[in-house]
Amino acid sequence: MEFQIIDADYILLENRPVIRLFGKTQTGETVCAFYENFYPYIYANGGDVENFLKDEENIRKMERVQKKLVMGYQDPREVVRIECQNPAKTPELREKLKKNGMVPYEADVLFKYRFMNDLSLGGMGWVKIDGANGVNTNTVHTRKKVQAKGIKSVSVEGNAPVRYLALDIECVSAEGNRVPEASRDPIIMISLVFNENYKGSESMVLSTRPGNGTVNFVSEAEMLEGLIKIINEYDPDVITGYNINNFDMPYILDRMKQLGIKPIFGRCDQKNVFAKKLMSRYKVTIIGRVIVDTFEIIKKDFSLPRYDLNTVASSLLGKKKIDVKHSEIEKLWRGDQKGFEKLVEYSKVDSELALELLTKLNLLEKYIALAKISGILLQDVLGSGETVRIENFLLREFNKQGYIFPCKPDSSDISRREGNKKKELKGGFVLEPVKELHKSVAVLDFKSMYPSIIRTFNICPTTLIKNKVVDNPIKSPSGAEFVPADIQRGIVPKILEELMVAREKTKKQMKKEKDKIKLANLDAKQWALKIMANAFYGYLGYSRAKIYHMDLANSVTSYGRNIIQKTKKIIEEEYGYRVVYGDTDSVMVKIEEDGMDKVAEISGKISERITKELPGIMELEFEKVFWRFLPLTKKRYAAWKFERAGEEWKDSIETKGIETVRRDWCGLVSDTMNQIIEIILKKDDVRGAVKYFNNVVKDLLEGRTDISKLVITKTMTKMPRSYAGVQPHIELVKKLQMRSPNEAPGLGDRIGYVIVKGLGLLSKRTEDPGYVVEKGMQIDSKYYIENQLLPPLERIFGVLDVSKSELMGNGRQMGILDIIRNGNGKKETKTINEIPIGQMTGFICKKCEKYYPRVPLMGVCECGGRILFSSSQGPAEFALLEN
DNA sequence: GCTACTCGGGG
DNA sequence: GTGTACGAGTAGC
Repeated sequence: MEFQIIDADYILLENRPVIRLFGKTQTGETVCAFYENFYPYIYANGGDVENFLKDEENIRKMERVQKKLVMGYQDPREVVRIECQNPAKTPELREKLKKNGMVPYEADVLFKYRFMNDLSLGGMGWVKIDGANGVNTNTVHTRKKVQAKGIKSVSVEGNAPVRYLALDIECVSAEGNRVPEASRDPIIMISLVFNENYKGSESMVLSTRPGNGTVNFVSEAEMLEGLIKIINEYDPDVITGYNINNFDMPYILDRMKQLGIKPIFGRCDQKNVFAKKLMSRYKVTIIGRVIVDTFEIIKKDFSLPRYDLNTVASSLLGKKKIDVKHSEIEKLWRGDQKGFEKLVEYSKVDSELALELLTKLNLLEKYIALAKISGILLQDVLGSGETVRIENFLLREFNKQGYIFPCKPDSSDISRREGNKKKELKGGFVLEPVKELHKSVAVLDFKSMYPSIIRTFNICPTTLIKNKVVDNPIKSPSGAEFVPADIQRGIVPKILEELMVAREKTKKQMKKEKDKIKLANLDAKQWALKIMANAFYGYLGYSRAKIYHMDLANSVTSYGRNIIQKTKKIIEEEYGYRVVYGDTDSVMVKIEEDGMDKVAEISGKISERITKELPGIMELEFEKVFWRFLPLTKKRYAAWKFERAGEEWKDSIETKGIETVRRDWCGLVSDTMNQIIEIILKKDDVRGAVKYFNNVVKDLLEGRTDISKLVITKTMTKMPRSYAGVQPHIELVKKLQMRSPNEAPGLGDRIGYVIVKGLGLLSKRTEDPGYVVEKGMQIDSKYYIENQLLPPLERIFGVLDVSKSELMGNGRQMGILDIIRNGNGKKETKTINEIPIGQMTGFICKKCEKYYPRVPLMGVCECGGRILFSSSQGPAEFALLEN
């Protein structure tokens, strides 16, 4: 029988471990395979291990074996292989060995992964089982229960059908306007949505208030018992919801605990569903099923301004939530039938959206591909980081080659590593950009630079020369030495080659594939292969990695720096083109030619020629053209980009490090930024951009700006009184509470405000946009200019040598700035018009010399002193403008 | 300019 | 379950 592995664990049966693989067949039948006679084992050396452990009862046997250690080129050595009885007792053994000066190896590998790796099985992988169906157990609930005699992985494309359940709970706080707490506030409603019909329905809403179309319960306890029954009957592979990991599931489990209900809705009755809190995050485990939090995935995979379900659903699905404010839920719950029905619909739609996001956007596909390559279970791909994936993958590959893996570093190792890293690790090479508006710049970059370096120079822990020397070692620019590949090929370079070759092969398959589903599958696979390959460099320099050595990470980056500098030199000296910028693995070359094709052609020739000179598999390639390129500083630029799309060129604006949207900026800033960048880049018209800005300022000063563009939005996360400092949005809430206590925003609501003219603190001058319009209040245009528009736009215009007074429209609105002292202490007078923004560095108080990066809101220092404007030519007085 | 702390989503 | 693992963005030095 063949099935796909969804989950794995082990149980103890008469003190013997039994591995269980949960999965699903191609036809959708659930399976559990039981495997016995596999025992946990670890390795140790560094003392008389055998004698030291001779009386340990958890040990089945010990034998001396020849194994290679991972770190440093060396011959195999003798270590003791210790086979244990109970996996759970391994940590005890590990610590005991450590405490007595011995060194344990592989003593922190989860038992299920030890088993899966040894048998070359992996999460979401397909396996073929030999054995008889009909294991005698009534605690496991799968269609087939097989006593496995043999298990081997088989290569099957695609995935078994997945049965999903989406759920969403509603609860109300006893104390009105507060986030409900599971310790006292009951769950009142649970909505469930099924992708395969359950009892003929696509959805179901459970409620403790009677209603039409809901499944009614007399108490919360009965409703929760009902939930368990439904989940077990429907038997989903995946349980999903929006923020389900950190809200719904922990809440449900907490309520069940209080009501004395056993949380048993996995595929095995012996193990409770549980939520483990680590840091401030929960991790939910349901044996045999996978819990998928749509919110967590979307936050990782999409870049959106906000991640609330409404924003997410409307931008990714074009669908909306039912409009119910959090503070309204209680009213609807206690109100009339119509309101109650609205709440039911609201709850249902939330579940529907969570499920739709998952299935319509195919969110799991990438994670399934990562599971298949790394070998870890889907649940762990979703809930753990890159390290877990890399380490499992490495363990399997190193073991195959006769190496044994070290244990995790302890906290003292980690802090030592982190201390050293700051001093020792040098990163990529970033060229100082030529700060001006460039025309026609070709972007050339190195294909998979770090993986290629690792392969080319055989960089690997197993080839790092420490004690054992070889002839003609490879010496990295940072000084480390490696064994040449013809003497011994490194494991990491070998793995990278396999990953990269597999990716190329997958991409070739994609070209031939017509079937949409298969194509998406292949795309996920090639993506996952790339992600895995790119993660190795970072891993080698990660302080919590089992394989960590500064020499490894530094060798990689030092080669990178060397290669990019050499590339720059060749381009400038042999071709006479100027390299105007470059970062780590890319160079921006100014090739002023008529037309994109010509630039691409020249770039292609240069890349080809340089690639020939480069060692090993290093490859420089033409990537794109920046038809206009405006670098502001290192790591920050805007460009008008042209990329090849078949025969055509596709253009777009690319920005790096320049935020055009930020939570605490109003819409006017984003709009103006985008407009100005576009005018500068696409129309090549700096004057036009200045003019545009002048007009924005003018509109603002003359009150023509649409008020909705001036709204700044923040969330009220605490009750107003519990805020320590003065915060603008909270001050507004206080005002609104005074005006109409019933309609004032509640906890968790988003508050939009504008700043109006007046006296006193900025935060006291916040107002409700509607109120401003109604009362005809005036907007504090100076605030919007100085604190919203200018800071980001100054950075752009500064590079173009546009002075602040030009931006303000001939300086009439600004005061004159008098330089009172130049660099030599001599008095001089200059107006702001003469100082380019690039030379402005900030503001200081004349009296107490406190430094401000920009003008303080009150226009004067906290101490009451006048504010001086400091430029690279010395301080000047900043005269406040009255408007 | 860098490091330390906060808060997100959910009701 | 042989596990202890955010991360972007902003405030504060």
